[in-house]
Amino acid sequence: MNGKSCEFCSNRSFAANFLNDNELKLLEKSCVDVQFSKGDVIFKQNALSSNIIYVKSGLVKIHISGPEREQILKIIKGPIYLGIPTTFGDKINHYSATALMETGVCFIDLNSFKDFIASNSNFAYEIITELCKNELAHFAHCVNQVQKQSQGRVAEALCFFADEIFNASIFELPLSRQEFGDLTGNSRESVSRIFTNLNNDKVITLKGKNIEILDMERLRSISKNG
DNA sequence: GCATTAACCACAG
DNA sequence: CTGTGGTTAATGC
Repeated sequence: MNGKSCEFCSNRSFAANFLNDNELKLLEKSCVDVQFSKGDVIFKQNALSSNIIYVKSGLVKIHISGPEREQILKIIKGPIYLGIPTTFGDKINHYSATALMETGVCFIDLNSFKDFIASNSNFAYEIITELCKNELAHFAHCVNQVQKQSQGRVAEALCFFADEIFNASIFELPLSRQEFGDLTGNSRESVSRIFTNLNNDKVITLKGKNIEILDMERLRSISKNG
């Protein structure tokens, strides 16, 4: 957990389980452990990228400043790899990552990571599998984003937080209205309005950033059809 | 035309 | 930072 114990790290990646003792020791040597607070930038778009990032715990938003406005690509929850495409794909980062809460991150030296891929096929296989799943999820998300109308996108995002992030129907949104708009491709005003509508329709209860989903069925149907 | 959707603006807590 | 109301442009009956 503190940079010296990849071997015993309980948040270790599934792929890292295939590393042998020797490789784990190498990983420890080429890995730096950093703690981030809410709002801290983990890495920035257009900056040089030279590390593989592994989120051990916490919540991170991945975002791009687009031609018109800010766009949140996705929200991810540790433990998970982050920034493999931006590190392997180009010299510079194509997106930024910002912590949404207290978040533990490992910075892994790119060359060591490449060595593992070259020498350990099980490790490589797991990494490729994860990247492929990622792309498939992106395809689905992309179609949804483009073809759904605004309340459908908002409902989808609420379901996402309930199902994937918090595993609960009551949670506190880790985003401002503006950020929620950036995530769902809406203006902040539209997000406000849709939230109050859902509140009035008794689909959710809304108190500031605290959300309780009252009617999951209804929310899913809005997400699917709206 | 008329209704709906959603962005933009302005202003108020 | 949020919520609300008015306005406007695009799209679809």
